[in-house]
Amino acid sequence: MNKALFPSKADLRDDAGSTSRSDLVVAGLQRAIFEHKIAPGTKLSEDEVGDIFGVSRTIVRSALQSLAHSQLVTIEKNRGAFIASPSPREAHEVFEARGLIEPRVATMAAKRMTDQSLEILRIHTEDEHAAMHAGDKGKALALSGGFHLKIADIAGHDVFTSFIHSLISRSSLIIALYWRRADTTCESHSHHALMRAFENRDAAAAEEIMRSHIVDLHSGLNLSGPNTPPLSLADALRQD
Amino acid sequence: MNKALFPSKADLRDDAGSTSRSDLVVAGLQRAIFEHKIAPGTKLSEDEVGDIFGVSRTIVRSALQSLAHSQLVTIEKNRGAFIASPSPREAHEVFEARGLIEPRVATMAAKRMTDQSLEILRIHTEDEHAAMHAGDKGKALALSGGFHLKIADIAGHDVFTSFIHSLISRSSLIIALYWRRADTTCESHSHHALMRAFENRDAAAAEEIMRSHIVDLHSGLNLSGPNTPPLSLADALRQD
DNA sequence: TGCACAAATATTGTATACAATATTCCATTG
DNA sequence: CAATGGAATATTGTATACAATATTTGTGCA
Repeated sequence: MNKALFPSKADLRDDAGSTSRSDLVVAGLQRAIFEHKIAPGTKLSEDEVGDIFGVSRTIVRSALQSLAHSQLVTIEKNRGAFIASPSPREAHEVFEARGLIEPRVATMAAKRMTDQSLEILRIHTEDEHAAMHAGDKGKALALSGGFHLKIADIAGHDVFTSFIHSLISRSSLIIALYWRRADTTCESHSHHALMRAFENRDAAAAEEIMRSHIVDLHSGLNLSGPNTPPLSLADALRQD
Repeated sequence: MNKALFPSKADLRDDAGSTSRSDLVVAGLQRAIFEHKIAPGTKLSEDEVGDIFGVSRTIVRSALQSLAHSQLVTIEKNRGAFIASPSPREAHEVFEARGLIEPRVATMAAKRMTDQSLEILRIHTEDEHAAMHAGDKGKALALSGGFHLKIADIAGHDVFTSFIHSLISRSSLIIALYWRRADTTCESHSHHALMRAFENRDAAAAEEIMRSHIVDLHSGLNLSGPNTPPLSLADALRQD
């Protein structure tokens, strides 16, 4: 119980390359959710998920708890875990929160923008474009969220970044349930407008574009009647 | 694998009274953190915590993961869990985030304020006052955070509320590390000013008071050199 | 048929045993 | 004496067994 007096081997630990097995399961499920391969409400049986990823229930359980904490999964005592299905109200709140936080983060990103960061964003928008042309709706949607995440990373504010991570994850479920338009062209348009603001290091413009972009997204939801696109679990999680 | 067609007993589940054992451990540790009974950096050995709460490592582990997700605890692979000690930068970010979110929430609370909610807040401020007079620094501090949480509850915006929960928890650690003043009278003063704004249903005033209150808190931090007040674990967690 | 109740089954909750890894302690050596 | 290396110890990571609970199935009865 006595304190260590000298720096130990621990001080030079890398920790970077080591991803825990539970994190792999989290990542797999998250990806499936982001790409709309698993529908909200789907039951996630511990055994089933464990079989698919080849890990024990202990790991699955840990992963599910993690996802539950970020509100992507709902755990009901003695009943199990389900992909969350956000209520219309929750959907509204999530976009309201994004509307407050993301514009602020956009200004911070604009102020810190470097040529290298710009290049990362540019490549990202090209990927978005490509996925949309290829007709891969799920991937395009996931990438579209990824754009917002990259902006948060550039802003370099860890607290806001983690909030945005959480909000964007939940947005993915919300869009699966309530998105009314078929097109995502407004997405692409707004993202390009943001790029121009960033190129000019115009923080005020970036803030305003982001604000109206999120209002657009919010108003693209139909919060009266949810869509219902179910799917099989094993297929959705097939590793590739 | 086939869907249930009929509503089952599950639909009328109460779920309200049942608190899981892991949540009890979380609550116990949280409280100790809020009241500054455990110092940042303290090692939380799974066996030790398990013995104190009388539960197996499985439960403790789950609790620690939960706390890690809300950033109150840091888990290092193969090394264990420690009470988090936020960096000066993190401290700055947390209060920046509070400065963005809480004023907005204060306006929402003002708009939804009822006589009953006012009464709850009034009683709370009295408790704060009492704890401060009694010289119970830890308790006073925990209650002071609680005031902000109650406002969030009244605002009724679950997304913001959960963000604020997280930020206030972290603030508790930050204050333990970086608070420079001995007095918390400014706290009490601001809280009373907020009460007056709420009584008048003056949303704009509430927003402005909250904004400047958080700026005050932020500027009350000494982010160059951390304080270091350690303490024994078993004492801190003694149940009462 | 439709309902109520009980047995059977399946799933989650928890404890524990063992494996993997880190930390501590001690002897050896320069 | 300090530094190094390695055994001994302690702690966390994971799988699994069993207990507790929910769900399903099946049977009898009106």
